[in-house]
Amino acid sequence: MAIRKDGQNSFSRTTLADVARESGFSPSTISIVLNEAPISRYVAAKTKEHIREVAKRLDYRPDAFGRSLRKRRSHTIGVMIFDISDPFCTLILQGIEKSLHSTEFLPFIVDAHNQREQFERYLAMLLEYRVEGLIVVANWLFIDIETLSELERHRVPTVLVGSEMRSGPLGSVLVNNEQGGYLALQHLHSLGHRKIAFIRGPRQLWDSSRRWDGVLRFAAEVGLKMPKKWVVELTGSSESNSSFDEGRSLTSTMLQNDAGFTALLAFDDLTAFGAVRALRDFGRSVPEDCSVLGFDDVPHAALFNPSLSTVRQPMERMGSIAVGRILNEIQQGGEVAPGKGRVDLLPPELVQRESTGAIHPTSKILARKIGKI
Amino acid sequence: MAIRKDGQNSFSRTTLADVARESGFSPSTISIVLNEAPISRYVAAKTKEHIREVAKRLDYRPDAFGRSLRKRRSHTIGVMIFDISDPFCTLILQGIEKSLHSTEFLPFIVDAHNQREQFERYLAMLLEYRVEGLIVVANWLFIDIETLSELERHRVPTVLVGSEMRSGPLGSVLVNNEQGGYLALQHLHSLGHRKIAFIRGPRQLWDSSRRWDGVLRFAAEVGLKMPKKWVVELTGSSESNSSFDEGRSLTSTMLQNDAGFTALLAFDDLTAFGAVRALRDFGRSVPEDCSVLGFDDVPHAALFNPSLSTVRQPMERMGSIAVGRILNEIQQGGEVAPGKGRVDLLPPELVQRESTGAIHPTSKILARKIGKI
DNA sequence: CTTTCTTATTGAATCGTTTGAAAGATCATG
DNA sequence: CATGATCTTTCAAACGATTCAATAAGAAAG
Repeated sequence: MAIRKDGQNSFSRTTLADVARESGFSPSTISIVLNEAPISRYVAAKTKEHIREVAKRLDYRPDAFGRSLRKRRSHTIGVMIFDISDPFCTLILQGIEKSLHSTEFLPFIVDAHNQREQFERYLAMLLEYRVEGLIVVANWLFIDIETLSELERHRVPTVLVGSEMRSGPLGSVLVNNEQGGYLALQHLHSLGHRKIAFIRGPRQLWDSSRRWDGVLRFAAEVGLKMPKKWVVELTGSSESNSSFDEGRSLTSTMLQNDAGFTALLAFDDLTAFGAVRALRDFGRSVPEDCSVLGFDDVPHAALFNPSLSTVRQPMERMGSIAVGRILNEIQQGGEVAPGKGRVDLLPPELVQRESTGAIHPTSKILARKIGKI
Repeated sequence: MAIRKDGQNSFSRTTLADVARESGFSPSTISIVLNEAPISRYVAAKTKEHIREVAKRLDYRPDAFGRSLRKRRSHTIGVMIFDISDPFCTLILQGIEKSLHSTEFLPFIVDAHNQREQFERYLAMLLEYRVEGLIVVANWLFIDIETLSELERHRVPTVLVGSEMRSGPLGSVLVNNEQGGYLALQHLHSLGHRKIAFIRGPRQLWDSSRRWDGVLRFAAEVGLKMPKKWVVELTGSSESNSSFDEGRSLTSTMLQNDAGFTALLAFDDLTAFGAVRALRDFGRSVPEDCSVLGFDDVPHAALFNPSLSTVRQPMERMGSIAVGRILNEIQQGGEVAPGKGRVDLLPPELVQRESTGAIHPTSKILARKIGKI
């Protein structure tokens, strides 16, 4: 379309050579000035000014490919998300982005949609783009040892966020699930609940057993009985709202078997939403007739009706810690970093909202009975 | 660390030259074979096989920078998200990713965090990475004409998703807001509601007036009265959950002034969640005492308690249509594409769930009065 | 007047890949 | 046996930037 006065077709963008020609200096000088390289100290102030002016006028933008090729650096960090529609991932992602913002790195985000095939395809692409570090945000861990050892081979500093590998050399950053489970049950217990139903996480998920360990630890400490009829387990399909649906149907089933529990501890917030729905369908209101406690503290937990009490994972912080560790490893220059394979366990935090409340055995049940008479 | 048998430090990855040396053929041949270029037809089958074997053995991966530099193509589409934590954006993003998956393009996703400064910084970076197309997912439009004309200058095919520019040459893909507004009010009206409160979108947002136009059109058709006391407006802060908070407080205020409305039409789902909360705090239950209708159909709308009736935007489809248009423009090769500046308006769909219901003036109000006596 | 130092700028090689042109074979055709 | 035609492979020049080593001019020092 438009032809510039130098006769060049404007579709080919302005290059360093263009600026050189236009300003009368060599490409070397232009590069040195625009990058404020150390030797630019010796470039005459007038020259600098002139070059900058010309560069601006021609709207010069250095080409990332030429630059990265020469410098052998991409200035990007790969971020592999397992499922970007999971609000859990979203917040971690925000933490990552915010921390990366003040650095020279650009996040290269891809979403595996919970599919291994995509995971591998995107991984290959990230490697072709020579990402200097890799953050894997795994809400729901389907990758196994094999895939992981593959990650290891690439000699790209890698950190796993939100999930832990049982073994292996990969570092990870996640919440202390054991402690979270402990806190959760402690909360319900402290409100007076003794008949508690549980929806455990899926068996395949390593984190879910850690969480359950915490629950068991507290139960043992106070001698709480946990009848089998009130302990159920998610299957762990990777579909989007499956934990809501499963939470709902599992709760429904439990209610039909023996509705005598006064509190329910769900594996995560979505499961808890499902449980609340089932309870309501059954005619029981939350928290008056049954308390419900979630896990994660996704953004909508506070907006829910009733707002959901939950155990918060410090998701943004997890993201920024992951970035910190990656940056560290990069600076080590590929040497065996000191903290490699380390696991950062962050403390969870109990957030009490409306969905849990103290049990009022006398007053409430009495009031009911009277009402019925 | 590990030293390969060819004596090279394994930190420098295998390059085309490595494969050439190892296989005994020239780099040209390697490139031709691995890319299955047209001339590879003439390469002996045995050679091909051998080269492929060696490439695999050395775990050769073509360097994206070298390649893109030479081919002058990046094979990436920039995706600028205004706020990735907004579930509205998330779904559009999924649509984009899914459509891009079957193509040769990789999405390069960045999140502007609703800040103009970030928007511009990331835009510059995307341009340095020579994205071949740009999709801007704008849930909440803060960019003005100036920034937009800047977009135009770069000669990168660009499509705006989820928002419309009042003017300007940029194409966009979005829901038919006018029709959505019409459908929304029609729904409430058909349920028998005549006293309806409205929470309009922020004034700065062009889309929100389109939506309001639709509301007014229906109101005019049926002669509905819309007293000023029941029409309020969001201010449009760009903070994360602000529309929930605003929805809540605005509803609260209306309830205190005159609680006589039997239905409420919210600008979007989050606002609706806030309204439900305010109504409940005021002692009114949804939908029995007041119906609430949202807009968007974010993923959590179905999980909410009560599940939210809303006007759905086909977000995934919006994403994939945007991709289709970008791909088209790219194929046109930078020529003035035929559909440039075109606006695709997609039909909204009313989703009835639990938060809206028919009005029962006699039965219900009567029942109350009797109860009180 | 030569030597050394500082200031100011540039030449040329390089990163890893692709690709049009060309070169060497092999083989049939007139 | 020259002349193409058909295979098979390679040469060498890009792409756009960075950077080391080199050049050149002037000033200061001996």
